[in-house]
Amino acid sequence: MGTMSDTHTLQDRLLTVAKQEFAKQGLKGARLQKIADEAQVPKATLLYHFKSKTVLYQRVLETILSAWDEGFEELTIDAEPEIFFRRLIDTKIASVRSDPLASKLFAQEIIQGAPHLDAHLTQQVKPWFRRQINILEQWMVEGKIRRTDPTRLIFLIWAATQHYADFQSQVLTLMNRQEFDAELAADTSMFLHEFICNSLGIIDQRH
Amino acid sequence: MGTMSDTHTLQDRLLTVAKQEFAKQGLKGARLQKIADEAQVPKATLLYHFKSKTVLYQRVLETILSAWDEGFEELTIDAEPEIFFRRLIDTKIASVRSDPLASKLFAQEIIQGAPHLDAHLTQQVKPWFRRQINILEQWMVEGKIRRTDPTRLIFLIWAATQHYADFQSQVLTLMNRQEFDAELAADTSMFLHEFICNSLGIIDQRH
DNA sequence: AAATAGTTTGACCATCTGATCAGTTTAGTA
DNA sequence: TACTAAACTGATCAGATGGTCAAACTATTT
Repeated sequence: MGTMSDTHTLQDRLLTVAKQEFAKQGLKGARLQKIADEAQVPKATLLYHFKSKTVLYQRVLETILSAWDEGFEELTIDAEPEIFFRRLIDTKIASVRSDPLASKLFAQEIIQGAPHLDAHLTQQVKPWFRRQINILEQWMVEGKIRRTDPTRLIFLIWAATQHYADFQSQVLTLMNRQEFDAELAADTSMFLHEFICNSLGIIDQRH
Repeated sequence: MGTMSDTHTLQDRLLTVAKQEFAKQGLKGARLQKIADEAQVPKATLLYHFKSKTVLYQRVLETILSAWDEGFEELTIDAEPEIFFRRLIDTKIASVRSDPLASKLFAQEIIQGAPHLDAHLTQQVKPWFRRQINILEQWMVEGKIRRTDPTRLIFLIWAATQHYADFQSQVLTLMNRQEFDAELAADTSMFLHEFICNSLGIIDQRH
């Protein structure tokens, strides 16, 4: 009887395929027929599981956001600056690499003015953001890192990592690479960590 | 007779309005009717001046790209590192602020795999990119800046500035601001310059 | 003024798109 | 087996969408 949530339900597959389409084409640009085709299912079946295109889109968004919340919510805040930045950057780069489509979809939403993200932005992102800034300010007071604008510092880390997802095709072209492999991810992670630690006057304790 | 290219032709107005729509909705998501309405012109008139939606889109793209090429092509490369970074960042921030829609449209294109940018990417962007990297490598050899990956350094600057255009709505929300005004631009420019110079071991000579 | 070339636009069309629905199949239950 | 509820799907539709066209209009030239 009804929906049994095993490991790979049809709904999961539809959401995965839908994410790909929405990430590439945006809400309006995506076509239900193409999503259905890609999932090898009649369009009517797709619309049986999700009442409308908008509902499908919102479900995809929810899936992405809750996964992110899980990953970033409990980023240890009691560590030393050097550890903190490494964890933050590693987490972000890992997320970007494991699911670049999520980043792309998110980017499209923001570019279009975040019409479906208002609640999440103010209720989840903004508080998380404040917490990170508080930590940074604390460290500046304690003299652990150089004084600078903590808001723009978070933006910089966010942007620099996000870039590798959203602009992946361009990045790979300019770097003469084929794919965003583990080595590329590790190097990028290390570069950013080094760059930031250097700028903030943190001694890199990597061994 | 025919198209006289004065200061404000109808085609210019159509391109401007089209840019707004394409930037927000992407190629597939944009609607010709909406562009025509916004320009207060019948749809047929729009299609008289631009044979098809694709042609209109490509014209918009060309306009943006040629403006960028002009602005970045002749970035003085014989200056000292500190001056170079300041000019690069200032130019980029100014471009982002004066025309965030262009950045957004560009971002959408890249996110979708840059299907209409292949030629420009390899013929314009890549050479420009190589030139910047050569300069940076030269400076590293000369000991003028700390050794690091020049490719990722350019990416970082690109991403950090681009972010303020593409994620403008989010940035303003998180900063509790209303608009991206001159002060915000100047502060951002200064932050980035300081951050990069600090990381590269360049002494900030601002007075 | 007549002729020519370029511009504008309402009406129209073929196709696509999201959505509906009725009928069928499948799975679980008594 | 008989019954029920959920899952599935082909057929179909109403509205939107990109694009066409012929007729009307304007400006320029001879």
